[in-house]
Amino acid sequence: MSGTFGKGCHLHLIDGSAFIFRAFHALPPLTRKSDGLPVGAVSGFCNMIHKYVEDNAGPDAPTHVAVVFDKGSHTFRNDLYDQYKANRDAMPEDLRPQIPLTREATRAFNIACIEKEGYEADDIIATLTRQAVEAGGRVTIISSDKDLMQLVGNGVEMLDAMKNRRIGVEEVEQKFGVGPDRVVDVQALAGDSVDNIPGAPGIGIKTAALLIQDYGDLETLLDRAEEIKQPKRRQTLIENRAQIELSKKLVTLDAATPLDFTLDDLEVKEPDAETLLGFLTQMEFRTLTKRIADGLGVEPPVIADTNPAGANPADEPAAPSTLPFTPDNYECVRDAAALQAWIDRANARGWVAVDTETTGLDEMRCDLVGISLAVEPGAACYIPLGHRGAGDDLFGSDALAEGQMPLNQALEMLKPLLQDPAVMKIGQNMKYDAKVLARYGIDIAPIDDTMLMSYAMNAGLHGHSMDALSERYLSHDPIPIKDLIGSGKSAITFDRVPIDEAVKYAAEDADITLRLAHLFKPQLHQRKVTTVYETLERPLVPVLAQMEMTGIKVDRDTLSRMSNAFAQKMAGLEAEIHELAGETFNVGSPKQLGEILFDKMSLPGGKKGKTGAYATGADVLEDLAAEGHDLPARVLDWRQLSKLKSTYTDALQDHINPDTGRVHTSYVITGAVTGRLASTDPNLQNIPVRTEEGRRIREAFVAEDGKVLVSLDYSQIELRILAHVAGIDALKQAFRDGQDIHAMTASEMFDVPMDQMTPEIRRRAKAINFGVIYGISGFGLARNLRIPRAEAQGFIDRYFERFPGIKDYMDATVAFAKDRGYVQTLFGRRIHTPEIGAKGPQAGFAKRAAINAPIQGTAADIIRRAMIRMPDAIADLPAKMLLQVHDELIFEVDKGAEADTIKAVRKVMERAALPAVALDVPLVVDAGQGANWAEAH
DNA sequence: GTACTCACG
DNA sequence: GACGTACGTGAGTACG
Repeated sequence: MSGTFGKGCHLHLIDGSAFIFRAFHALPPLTRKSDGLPVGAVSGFCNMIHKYVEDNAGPDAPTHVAVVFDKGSHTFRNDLYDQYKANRDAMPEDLRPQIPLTREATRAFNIACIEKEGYEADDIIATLTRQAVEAGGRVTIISSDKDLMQLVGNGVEMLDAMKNRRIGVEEVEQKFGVGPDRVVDVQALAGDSVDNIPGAPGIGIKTAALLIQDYGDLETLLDRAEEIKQPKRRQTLIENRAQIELSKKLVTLDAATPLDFTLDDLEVKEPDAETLLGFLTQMEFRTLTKRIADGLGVEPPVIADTNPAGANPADEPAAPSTLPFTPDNYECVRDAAALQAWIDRANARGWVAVDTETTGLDEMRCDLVGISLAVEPGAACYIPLGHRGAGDDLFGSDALAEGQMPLNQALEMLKPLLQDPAVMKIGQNMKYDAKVLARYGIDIAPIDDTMLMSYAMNAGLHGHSMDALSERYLSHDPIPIKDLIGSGKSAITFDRVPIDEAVKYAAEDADITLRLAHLFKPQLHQRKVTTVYETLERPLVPVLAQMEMTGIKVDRDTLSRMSNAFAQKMAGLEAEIHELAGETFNVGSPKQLGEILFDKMSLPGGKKGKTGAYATGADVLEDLAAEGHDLPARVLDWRQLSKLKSTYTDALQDHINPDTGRVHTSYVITGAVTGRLASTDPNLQNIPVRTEEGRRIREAFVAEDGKVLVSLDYSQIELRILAHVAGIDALKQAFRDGQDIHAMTASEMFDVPMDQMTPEIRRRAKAINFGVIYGISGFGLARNLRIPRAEAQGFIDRYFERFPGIKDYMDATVAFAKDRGYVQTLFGRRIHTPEIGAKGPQAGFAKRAAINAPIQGTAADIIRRAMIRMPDAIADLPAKMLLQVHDELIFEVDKGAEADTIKAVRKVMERAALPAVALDVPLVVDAGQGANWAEAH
């Protein structure tokens, strides 16, 4: 069979990249026992190659074979179209180090391994296929990628190795409605959301196939587009001609890739037993090594069990280490030699748990006091770096305590480890440590985070603090920080804690974190939240860290002036209120106010809550004010001002960082069960906007000189998601047509033509639309609209009658929650609903929460995806992402770059669901800009 | 520490 | 039939 490739020869081409991704996503994360190197994808890849070899040993065996891989992210298609494959998620951290190993595996099997920088595997496959056909041979392409189907026919067929299905001309015609030679025409029209091929808007494969069947080919179709009968279709083709032609160039494979070998070099060769078994042994694939050794008729090599029991997360899932915690065994690292030993251990392992100790909770202001490391359960150390003297003199000593390495020396030694792409850094709430370390010039990566793993698996079931996780999963109560620093006013900072006490506490934290990671990591896959963790949680950490460190400029003088104005107004109102009451009292005390209103003045409607106090909420006071009572009306005004002053104009000033002049909020990734972020210290997600007076607070949020603030927000994202998940055609169509959705709902419900819509009717429909998202109830709607309950219930009945799909969706969601104990978003995020089976009033709460969670959560997932892609999207622009407010992102941009920034950001936001989810409704993003947040919003 | 109130999406 | 409800948050103040 040796010699020239020609007639009678049969070439097999394996789409290697597809094999890898399949192996990675289909298999649990396996790590090499001796050092923890992730090898799950390599293992799966080897199994697939082995199975392929065995399956193809028969009479129709290939004479020539090659595995072809993609290489490099930039190809000629990116030059044609900068958005090509722009929706692709970044390669998962655990997969990256496995890529070179798959090449090695291919060569170990003695199969030609082909890749070429800047070329996609598909183009190389096309080129080799052309050469083989021209030489008179046959070709089988082992892949199920539809982009390769254009090559089928003429002695070329495809094989879907997973389904063991052959794909010939007939199968291609089934899929595309045209023969292989016209596949590119159909693809050019239909586009592709996965590769981000634009195509013709509104035309899918079905329509595209019809058009090509009618007109023969794409060029003829475009030239004769005027003849198309359907007006919308005709217009689309005429208007998007350039885009369609571009799409065709993108989907057409290049069969002229320059290659520095010939088909003859691809001849099938027997594997060399020593090489292949050597590789498999090195990877520590026990089962496969034995199987292949048996097949080759040689003795299987022995793979030593080099790992202590319990330290491998992959082989022994869900079994927490039973090793007891022994704080006395933790090491205090005091010199370079000791530190180097720990760095070596971390490098050898491939992972290390890291925890930083600091003087405070504000990552932007606190100082680093020490770092702890753990490399296996029970094996942890603490490196004290900034502990001060014992402080036994009255003023506390500021001198560094004895027996500590110089901070700079320790950080210089640790930096390569903490930045090494081959060593996984494990932490609990890594965003905190990443921010602290960033201020010392260390960009920690890659990271795993036990808090985020717990959140991905158990949102809604319990909290995710280290204390809670340790107690629940390790049956161990960590040393409380209070024992070291005290609490309240007398609390000391960590740098004042004696080093030997700090060692026990800090090293234990790293130990716990490592044990939790070993427990959680394999569970992610079992619980089917690996993708959630890897695409929605972990990549958010560096993005949020950067946003928080950037902060937003807040003008102290503006706040201060407003504060004074509010104080004056409040004083005036307070005097009036006391006058009306006939006595002085604390207006800010609901208890005293209730007594004044309902006991002394005997106003109607005094209702006491469970604590025996009168309710004096805004709704109660508004009702009284509406009846003409002045005092409650004044109290409402006073309360608004009081809120604005204390929470915003005063408190915000205290949060201005003296070094940066900016406010640096902190986002809690696990702050809301639905996937939303929470903002704290200060909360910048509840800055007033609904009243004119409150909105002026936003004027204090300003851009630096020469810059502007730009704000982009999703329009009606939750209603759009509802329309999609509940499958309501009328709503979907309304969104596609860009209609006023509340007016449209009103028109449907109250039988009012759109051109006769009144604001009042629209307002009611709007309230109903919001109610639906929240899990509507007659009582809630009645209270919101201030109408009788029966009337509100009538609206709801009418709504469900008109949109029966909504009711079905709600019932199905509640049933799902009851059955499974959780609900999920379109992206697979799970929100647990432990109360769903409860009896009594909680049942109602739980049901509504279950209905709301997938909608709110999907919206949260979408903006997370946009944020994760944002740094790359705006990398070349003078723009920084500053804030997120659930459906809004705020940027600071150099003057002159506003338009470009809005364009780039809007594109990312509008496409954020792709390619994972193709929504039936468009996502629409509104944009604004200005010198301050009030103008930009 | 808990309850109440109110700011946001 | 009664119960008590819009979903998700953070923070300031009063009060025990």
